[in-house]
Amino acid sequence: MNKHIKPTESELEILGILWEKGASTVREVHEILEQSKEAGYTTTLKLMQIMHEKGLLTRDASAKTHIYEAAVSRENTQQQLLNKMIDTVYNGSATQLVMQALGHHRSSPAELEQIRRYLNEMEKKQS
Amino acid sequence: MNKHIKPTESELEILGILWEKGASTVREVHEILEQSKEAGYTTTLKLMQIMHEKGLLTRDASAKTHIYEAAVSRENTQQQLLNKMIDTVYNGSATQLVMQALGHHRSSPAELEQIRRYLNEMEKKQS
DNA sequence: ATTTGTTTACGAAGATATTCGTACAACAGG
DNA sequence: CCTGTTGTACGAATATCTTCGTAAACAAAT
Repeated sequence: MNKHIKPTESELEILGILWEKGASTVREVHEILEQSKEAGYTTTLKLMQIMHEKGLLTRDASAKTHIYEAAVSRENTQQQLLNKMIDTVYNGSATQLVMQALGHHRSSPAELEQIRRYLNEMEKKQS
Repeated sequence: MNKHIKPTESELEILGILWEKGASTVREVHEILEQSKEAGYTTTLKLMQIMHEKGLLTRDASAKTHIYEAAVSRENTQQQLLNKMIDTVYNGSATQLVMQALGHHRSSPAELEQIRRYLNEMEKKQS
């Protein structure tokens, strides 16, 4: 539906915050953003206004202080970016990506077990 | 070393082609690029010249027709992009990314087996 | 009421990425 | 030699992203 909108780098950072926190004001987002980045308040504001225009965010403007919320789901966005990455950088091989991800990010035994269960399920479905 | 150079979207497409084909002329790259994209020849040329300036490509200019080659490895670039993606889009969870990649890209039983073996190895190493 | 602080709106400057027109050099075929 | 083809170099136009200054609206405090 709305999937062909490609968030920029900065927009992704803001989306990430909103996915975590849920609906928030510009100030709230900005304060979190500030911890990892140097930026003025109006910069964050402008960014979020543009994201609203693009349809990446919804907002409630009924009060003076507007409340913004992500209009695209984390899942869809993840999937979209993942697909493109597998395509252009991993030459279409999801398996390659999976193994590289496992290789460089220490996963806990519980997580490994979770993945293993997932693999079993997938195999069952395929047969 | 040279990892902090972030290829743009278009640059990644060209890198992808060079990783696959190995050293190539602008025309060769352009012809492949054309199949999936609308672009003039000089556009591709300019892009590759800029990539050369940035250090993303090396080139052999001894003959009239220059030969370009990727100067950054596929592995490093993959890793770099993967890390950023896990960080900003998957909130730090490689496991999440792995499961989503497995879920949406039909993998062959052989590939699943390959991943399972990989998991076993990882578990051994951790203990 | 005036001041002060918070917020949105607007617009423009700066940075970066993308696209392509034009010029010029090398070369091959007639 | 002339001409058409293929290639590089250069520069500029366009688009997109990022940043922020300034103004106006509004509310709370003095």
